Amino acid sequence: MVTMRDVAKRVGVSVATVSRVLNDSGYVKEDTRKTVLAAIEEMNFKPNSVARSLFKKQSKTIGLIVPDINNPFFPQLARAVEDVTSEADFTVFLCNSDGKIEKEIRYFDRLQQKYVDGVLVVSNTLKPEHLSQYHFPIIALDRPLDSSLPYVTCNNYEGAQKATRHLLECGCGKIAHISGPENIANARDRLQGYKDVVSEVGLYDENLIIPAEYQIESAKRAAFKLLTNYPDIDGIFAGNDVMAIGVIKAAELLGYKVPEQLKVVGFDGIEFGDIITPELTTVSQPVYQMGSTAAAMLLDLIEGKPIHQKEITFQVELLVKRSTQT
Amino acid sequence: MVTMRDVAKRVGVSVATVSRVLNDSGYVKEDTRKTVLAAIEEMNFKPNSVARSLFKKQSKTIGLIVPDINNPFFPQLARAVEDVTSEADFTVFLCNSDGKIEKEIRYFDRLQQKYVDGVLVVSNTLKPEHLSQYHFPIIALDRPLDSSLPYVTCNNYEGAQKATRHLLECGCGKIAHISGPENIANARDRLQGYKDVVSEVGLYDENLIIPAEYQIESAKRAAFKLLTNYPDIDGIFAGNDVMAIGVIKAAELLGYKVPEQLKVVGFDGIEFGDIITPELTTVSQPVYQMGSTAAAMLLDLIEGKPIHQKEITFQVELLVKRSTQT
DNA sequence: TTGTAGGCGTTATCAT
DNA sequence: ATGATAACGCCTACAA
Repeated sequence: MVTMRDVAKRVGVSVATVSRVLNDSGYVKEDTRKTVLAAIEEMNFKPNSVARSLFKKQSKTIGLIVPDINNPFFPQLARAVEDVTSEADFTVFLCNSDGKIEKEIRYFDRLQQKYVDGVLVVSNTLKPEHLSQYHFPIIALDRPLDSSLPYVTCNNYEGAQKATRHLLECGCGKIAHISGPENIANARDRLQGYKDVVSEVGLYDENLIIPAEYQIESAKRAAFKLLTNYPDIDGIFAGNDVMAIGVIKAAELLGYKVPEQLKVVGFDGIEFGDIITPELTTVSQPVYQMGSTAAAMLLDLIEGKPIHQKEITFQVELLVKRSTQT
Repeated sequence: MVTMRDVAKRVGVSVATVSRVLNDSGYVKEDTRKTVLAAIEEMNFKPNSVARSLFKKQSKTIGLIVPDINNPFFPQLARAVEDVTSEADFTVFLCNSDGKIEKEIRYFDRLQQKYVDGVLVVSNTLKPEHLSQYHFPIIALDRPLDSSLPYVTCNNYEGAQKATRHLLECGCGKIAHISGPENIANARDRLQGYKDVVSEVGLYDENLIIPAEYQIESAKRAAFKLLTNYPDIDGIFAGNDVMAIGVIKAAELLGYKVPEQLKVVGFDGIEFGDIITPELTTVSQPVYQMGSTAAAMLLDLIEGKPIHQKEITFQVELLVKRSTQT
């Protein structure tokens, strides 16, 4: 591994000079600049970022903590984050927390020890008191953590309203909701959006709400239960797309025709909503944009730039597909 | 940020002693050990891994380079890699190369500058001459790069044979193949597996092979073309699941009943093969296992342990679902 | 314009 | 059993 020392020796200058041309700081005679540059090229010298980090106390590195990169939605987010930060010559540490706070904290500690310049985190449980000890900017992604922490999310409440209203407009008279885990803020917001709309039109019935995990099987079971107990349900708003898929599967097994007898709406806008038959009507989030915005914001924070807005909420969009169109 | 120095001062010992208890190396009197530990706890001291890296020339960090974390398959791989390495107290840099060699090289350079201890890479194009300058172990994942480089992959050739034979056994007499990009080794192997089997039974016809990208739309177009030109095709082996989904979509649009009139087999075993109707028969790879094995292998290499096997090829499994069952 | 030297926080060697 | 001290590779006062 060739170091600045080697380059300096080769050219016959001091390391300080090499450092200067590297960072073009301070005065360097054009001549020596050229020779040094030539030598760097020739020797294929690459500055050692670890040494640099040690000195500068920053590493051109950020952490991205998600519950599980396996779940659709997070890969897109990760890709956006990596695209933006990579452009700025940053590298991304990927961390899977499984939504467990101990893991989240373990990662935060590790990341701090590695001098990350900032962290993007998707979490439900982290509180400011956990975070106060970390001396780098942190932005919450997808799920707001605390009013003191900048965050990027989308309008889950309105999205849920749009979904529910859409079912109403499609003529549904008995609309059920399969809600996500209640410890997840977006699930609560979506639930509330649903409740408010059905209440408005006098269709609220708490028996039509069943909680499930954000997973196919779990939603399938929930839908089974719902449709068995209330066979006249004609619309289901599922808390996310994965669950909506579960609903369609369950409906199929029970002999319901979607959308003729039962209309289904999801939430998220994952790519695979289109592969199910019928294609899934859903409330789509601008996932990539959320990721890239959060990343850009983090970079600003890292560079000490003033931040325009601490809280960013993206609007969502109802994508009407076959699962609600008769 | 509290350092060893602070701890040492607090306890009234030298940094050397603190370092010793930290790494429990060398002799330390039990008493002082306890006091130091207590101080560490109390002051919430965490050793600075950057400084440590600088000295040790290794960072407890690895790089994972994939074409695009967005494509199904890679998140699972990433998760496996992260699980295994995280357990060993390593952190993972996530890099998206888009399969472009310039990006791959840029990442390699960056990673080397950061003293990563090793790299796992999914690439088609990288050659040993690109890699020779890097002084850390490298393992190719999913796609073998070169005989000189350890790799972990699966038996694509046999998998393709299984898929094709299965179609034969289902009674198909005219079996087409939509192949993946020919610069990707696994696509070539799958194609060859298909060719060999249809040739064996005298059904080989080069017109029944159409190349496409590993994407839904691309495969949809290819399937359209195939089915339009040869309406009597009764079986299609798609180069991967995503393409198989495209095929089913196309068939649906053209009014083919799958599996009654047309049977479809995919490759990969991605989770979403089950959400399409009919559920997709596929050749499933042990993705998680491939990732965790490669990661474990890399860790061994990093620790200088002897490696049992430089080349690991996992067996694949035919999962028969509805898309081939009448 | 350039060089010297001290320090970033650890670890490891050598004394004591 | 413990303490100085010199690295690790880079950056930045401060001198020259």
